[in-house]
Amino acid sequence: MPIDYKDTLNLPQTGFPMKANLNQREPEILKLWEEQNIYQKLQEKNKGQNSYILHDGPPYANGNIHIGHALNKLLKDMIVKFKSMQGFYSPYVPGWDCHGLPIELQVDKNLGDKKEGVDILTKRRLCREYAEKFVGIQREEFKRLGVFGDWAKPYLTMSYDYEASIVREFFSFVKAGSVYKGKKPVHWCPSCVTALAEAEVEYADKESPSVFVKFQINDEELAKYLPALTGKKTFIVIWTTTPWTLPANLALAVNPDLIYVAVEEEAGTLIVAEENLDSLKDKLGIKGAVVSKFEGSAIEGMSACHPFIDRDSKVIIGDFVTVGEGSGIVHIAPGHGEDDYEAGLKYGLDIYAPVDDRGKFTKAVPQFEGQFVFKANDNIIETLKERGALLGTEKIKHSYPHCWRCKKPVIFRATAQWFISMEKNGLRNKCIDEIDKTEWIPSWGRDRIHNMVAGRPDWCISRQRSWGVPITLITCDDCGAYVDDAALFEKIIGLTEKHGADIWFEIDLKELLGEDFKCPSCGGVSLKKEMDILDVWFDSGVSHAAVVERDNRLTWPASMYLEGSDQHRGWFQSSLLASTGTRGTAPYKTVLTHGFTVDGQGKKMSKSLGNVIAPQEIIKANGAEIIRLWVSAEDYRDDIRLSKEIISRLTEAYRKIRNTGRFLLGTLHDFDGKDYSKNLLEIDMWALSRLHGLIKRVTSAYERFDFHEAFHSIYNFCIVDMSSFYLDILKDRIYTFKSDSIERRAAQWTLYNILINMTKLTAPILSFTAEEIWGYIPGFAGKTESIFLSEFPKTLDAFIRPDLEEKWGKLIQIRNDANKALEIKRRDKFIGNALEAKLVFYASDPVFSLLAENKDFLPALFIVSEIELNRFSDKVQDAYEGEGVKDLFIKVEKASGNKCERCWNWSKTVGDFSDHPSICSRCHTAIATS
RNA sequence: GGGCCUAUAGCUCAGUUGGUUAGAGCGCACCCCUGAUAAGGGUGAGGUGAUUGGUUCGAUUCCAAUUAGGCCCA
Repeated sequence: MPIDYKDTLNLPQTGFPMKANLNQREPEILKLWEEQNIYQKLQEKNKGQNSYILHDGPPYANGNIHIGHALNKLLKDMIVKFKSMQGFYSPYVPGWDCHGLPIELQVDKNLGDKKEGVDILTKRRLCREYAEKFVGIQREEFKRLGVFGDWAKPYLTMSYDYEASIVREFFSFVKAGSVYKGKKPVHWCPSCVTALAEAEVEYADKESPSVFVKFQINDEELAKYLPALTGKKTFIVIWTTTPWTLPANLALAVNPDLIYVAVEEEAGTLIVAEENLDSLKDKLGIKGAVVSKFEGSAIEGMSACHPFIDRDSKVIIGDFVTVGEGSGIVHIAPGHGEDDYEAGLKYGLDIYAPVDDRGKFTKAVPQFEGQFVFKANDNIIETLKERGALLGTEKIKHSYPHCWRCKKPVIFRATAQWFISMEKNGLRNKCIDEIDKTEWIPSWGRDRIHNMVAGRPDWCISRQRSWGVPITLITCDDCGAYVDDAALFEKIIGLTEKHGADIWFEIDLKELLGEDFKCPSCGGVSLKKEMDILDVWFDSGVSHAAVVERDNRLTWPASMYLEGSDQHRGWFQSSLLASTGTRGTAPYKTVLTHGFTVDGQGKKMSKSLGNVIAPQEIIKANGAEIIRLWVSAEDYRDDIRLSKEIISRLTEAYRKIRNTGRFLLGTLHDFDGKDYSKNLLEIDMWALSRLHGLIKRVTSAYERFDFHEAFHSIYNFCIVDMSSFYLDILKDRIYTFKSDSIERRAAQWTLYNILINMTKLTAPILSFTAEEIWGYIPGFAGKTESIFLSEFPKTLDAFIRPDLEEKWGKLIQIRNDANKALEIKRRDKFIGNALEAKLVFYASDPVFSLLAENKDFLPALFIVSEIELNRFSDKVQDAYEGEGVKDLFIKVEKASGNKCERCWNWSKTVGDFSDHPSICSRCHTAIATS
């Protein structure tokens, strides 16, 4: 019976499966991590070392996680894992943002009609339960991604101690004198008698009266600002679709860069924007001649007379003024509009809104007192007509905000709100200083937040809602002052710590203040608890205090905050204000931002476009590992794309990396684990040089948080250096040499080093697979139970050999040309497998000597059976001319001798051995002595 | 409309302190192998460097505008 020489080879053997089956395997690895407490052990191991605190920005506890959540958490996870493997103490305490409107709305929706009968404490309980439920759901989803963290002890903004921290931080602002009560217009539903958030407003078509109104300018003002018009009866023309806001008019806004004209009419001279003149001629029947032209900026500061109230309206500058439908001049009522409000603040105007909770005019406007604003429209128009101030009126249909609940039109109305001042205690400037002391990645983040902080108004912290931490102030009905008493504040903080913020709604005022309490400011006896709740941005903004500072797992300030770029307005900013306002410095040293997930075309993901890809979908079809790979592969500074094609590319990349690992494992099944570093061939040293170059590059990439560079480097190393070169060449040595030959052991030692280091390098990214491979790597002294408890690879400079890399770089170039020559002959059907070939080189120096010096290794390098080396001058006609290497011709001939049945090389020695007539001398030695 | 940002092969990314034919890997096509085998190897075809101007001897690289897209505002 003929010998099957295959049995005498050392082929790869491993139980490590080629097919990952990630959706099934990942949960097993998660279980392993959990059961063996790997995260806790990692913390124990690094305790006392330098720390790196990545403070988690709390996602909102509502709904399942989407791909943006996954992106964010995985970036954090890669940093935490990398830092931890490097030996930093880097605990990760995840958190959730639990208060706020969206949850309250959802609870309202669930309650349906029963909502009206529910008291605030019941509603708050339902909100708490709702948030708890989604914290649970999201926690499992985050864990499923392989994110390491203290999942059993996260922070929740609704926990009692956190709520107490919110109150404490709030009082800290109060004590500094930064909190004041002011007015600000909000959406107000006069029918439901409540403020509405933007999310509670629905836009629908509504018919409104539109009016053109004249504001007269007296001669004195004309002489000052528009002398050309002195002596003429002159009016500024405005247009509005809310005549009822005219009683609150305090100013008239012009665009400084627009051209305005004065048109002389019989009834007087009218000022309008030049661009609007033509349309106004039609609408208002204007026919007069233009008698003057000027830029808007020319009349800033001029006064005009209110048409039916004895009051002046100042002309102010507003960049928001556009040509549009009206006259190019906008009537400003700071208490009834957003732009109006901002302009009012800028010019120091009263935020005036003489309208009550039910939408009726107050006694401040005696003419219309008690009239509902929408009904008052007609009377106001009538009044305008009587005063001769009405230029024209018509009905128009436009999109107008309506209450989502009662579906009735809402109004914009200034109400009392609490603010934190940006100027008091120099908060704005301090924040700007702190921004410059913080490292922003990418660097443009600094400009972005800088501009926002420089231009933002005071922080409006009150919300007319139920679910959140109340503004725990007690105010006097008579003088409006709040009770400023440190002992009282401490008492409230203590109560909150014990009972949660609910206590504010339960406790009796007398219990807080004692009997017979009088207002310290005015002696008044009528006091009340504030019932507004704090903006949720205040909640999360104080996490630096509630968590980073107070949680003994962490240390203040945080090393890093890492969130999407929308958080320059959100959490980065609220945290900066909350920390700088109370501690004087920013709560973070570095802020890293990432872009948003968009589809394959760069469009945002939305349900209506149908281009949403959910992480749960990818996990099911491909595994969480593919999401991890995606996060690492893309450059997160810009928006990052996700599409079916991208997933499929990444799945292929994953398979390549996995298979490379599998092959390496296979070659090591019989490795004895001894040190063969003294027995390496030059190509092994080259491979190790490449490995340590890789370690250097990848480490530096991780340190700069350039994960895509780490991924691409590792991936290319797998393909270019390993799979298609080193491993391909090594097969002959691994398979056919005597199993314990020194050359084979040297190769195994090299592969062992490569495998261990490469696996560690990928661990922060491909955590599941790295752990899986780790489990299959033959044991060695100091092998830890989890890869994450092992040390991150260090670059050993002794292994980096630029001289070898240069030399082998040249050999690789020659190899590329040899491959081209072989390919031509393969197409001609002259050869199939390259081992059938003999390469005849014609070269001049330095290529000739390079080849000559390494002649024995060349068949292995080119994976052919035979080599012949000739001087360039002897080159023959039918040789292939090298493209990459100068003065090199390569001729492909049939290898001499016969094919060895064992190693498949062709050799003249096949047939020399009577006991094994079908194998070559090399193989004969290998099996004879084994 | 304002602030910040992006635009290099089908995909993911390099690169050029402005200088000859713009790179890599994947994918694709074709070929080889069947001892990494739902693997492995080889060769090849793919780019008006978003568009239009400007600066310059010379621009993918600098500037401006435009277009498309993203985040945050209005």
